[in-house]
Amino acid sequence: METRELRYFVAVAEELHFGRAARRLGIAQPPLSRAIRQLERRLGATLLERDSRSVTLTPAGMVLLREGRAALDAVAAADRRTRRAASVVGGEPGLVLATKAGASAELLPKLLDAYAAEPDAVAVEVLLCGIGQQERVLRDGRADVALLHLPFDSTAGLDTEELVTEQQVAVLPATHPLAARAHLRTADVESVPDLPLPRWPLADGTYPDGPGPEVRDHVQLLQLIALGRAAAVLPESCRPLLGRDLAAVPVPDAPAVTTVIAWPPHSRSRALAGLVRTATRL
Amino acid sequence: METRELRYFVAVAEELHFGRAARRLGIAQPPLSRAIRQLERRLGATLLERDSRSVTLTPAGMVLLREGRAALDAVAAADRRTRRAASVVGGEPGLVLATKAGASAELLPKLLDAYAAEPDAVAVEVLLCGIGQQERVLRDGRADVALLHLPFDSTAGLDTEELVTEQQVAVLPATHPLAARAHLRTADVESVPDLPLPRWPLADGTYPDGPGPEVRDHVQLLQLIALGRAAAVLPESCRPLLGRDLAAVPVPDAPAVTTVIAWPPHSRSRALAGLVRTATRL
DNA sequence: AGCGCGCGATACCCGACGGGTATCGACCGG
DNA sequence: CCGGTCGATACCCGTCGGGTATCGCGCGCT
Repeated sequence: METRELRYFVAVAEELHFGRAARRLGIAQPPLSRAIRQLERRLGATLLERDSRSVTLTPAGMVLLREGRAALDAVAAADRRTRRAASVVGGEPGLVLATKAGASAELLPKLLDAYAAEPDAVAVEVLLCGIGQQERVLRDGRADVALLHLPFDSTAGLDTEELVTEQQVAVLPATHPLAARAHLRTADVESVPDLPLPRWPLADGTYPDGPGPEVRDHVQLLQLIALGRAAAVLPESCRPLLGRDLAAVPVPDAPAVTTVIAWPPHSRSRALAGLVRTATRL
Repeated sequence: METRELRYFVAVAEELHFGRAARRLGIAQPPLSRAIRQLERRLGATLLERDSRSVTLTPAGMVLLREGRAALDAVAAADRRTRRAASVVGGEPGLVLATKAGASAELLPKLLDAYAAEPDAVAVEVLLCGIGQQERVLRDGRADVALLHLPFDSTAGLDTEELVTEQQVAVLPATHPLAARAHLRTADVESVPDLPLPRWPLADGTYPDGPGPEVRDHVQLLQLIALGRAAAVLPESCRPLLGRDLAAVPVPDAPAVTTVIAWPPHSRSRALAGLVRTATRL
């Protein structure tokens, strides 16, 4: 199975429309139809049910969509990591660390400073990515290592080390009645009708239904709270980021948040090992 | 990057010889040379240093060898899992469970029986594979789930649930002097010159140097011990497998062995979830 | 030193296959 | 009944993957 065939199939499976998929791929529709048919013949499996009015995935097609995406990510990772390794003239290739914009505001600078002070440190580039995107950028080679936050992020398929665990606080406009309380329960924060909890994007980039505003990162979120349009429950370490117009109230019954450092399991480079060692010693 | 190019590169990188690699791939040598050159041009990276007498990997080449193998495994997994999904006419596609030959002799039948009794159970095929091969068969799609034994097997890149932890015992010929002892220390077993510890294959299939005999699975091993040619330290659950000619002596200071059930992180099928749930309830 | 040989690179040819355009056939909606 | 949409089919062309023949280079043997 060639990656071209996989790319074609994934495009059709996502669009469920040969014409649109062909346009997305930059080719004409007939060769695409032929390529999919040929893939089906070679696999001995019907992947798509064509109803001349609609295209649907068979069970085998669903399997290939899931597995094919993972395989294409792995190929993309091989490509990117090889290019990066080659673009370095001498010494170690440097690392790309992925983290959510606005998260780990305390930990990240400490980690970068401590690592830079190590004798065999290499350059570390920081890649800020949207919520839930870190696993993806690790898998497709855009990053080598990431800071994740349990229990929100999935660490499936990654090697990890736990770094810190912290309680969560409710972040509210300073003027809100609840902001004066010593502590809150999750239920309190969820049931404030004038301050809905925001909606984070899911793994596929879409938003769940609900009343709250859609946010992409923590900076957006804090702005919305300051405007009195939302509330949120965040790890304690966000306190330094809050302006005077925002209040933080402990929420003891919210799940504790653990920050972990994670990396793809098969990429055990010298530089990565050093960064992980530094992180666990903080 | 096409999988054909990756296959070609991995072959050359493993053989470090264009002629042999070409023979292995079933093509002539000139097209192989050309394909590698083209891959290097497209990546903008030198992957191999040709010295007209020897071929060596550059740092970028080592990266591509590692990442390329992972990518090829992912593609192979997509192929195999799709074929299997398609070869089933109706209902769930069934599961393939990988385990070491001769290991988990107690747990495995209990697990299979308990799972078969579940209301929504599907067929489970057992794939016996050599030591250290389970991670590989999971990654390249030959199996869906595996029983691994910590701390020997690596669970890197897999989702796992712990099942049981057990102490280890020394397995000796019943007539051996040490067999009469109530317990032994690791050092005792290691220092018996007439009963060397066997050598297990490493991840790449080769054996480490040393005095002991080479073994591929537990059945071979038990035969060698019965012949008085080796000793071994194994988990307690091997006791039922031992004939009367073999003795088991506890070794309290040997590391405890934990059996875990493991699966590739992105393959969360209904059937797999049921099997894992059954396993954790045992 | 000279020769042979092993090995990768180059040159050249052929057939297969990927991609394009034109068109068909089925199906749905007005 | 007709027009429009969408996937399949037919057919053509250019590229590219693979084969054979051969070269160039450097090591090692005598």
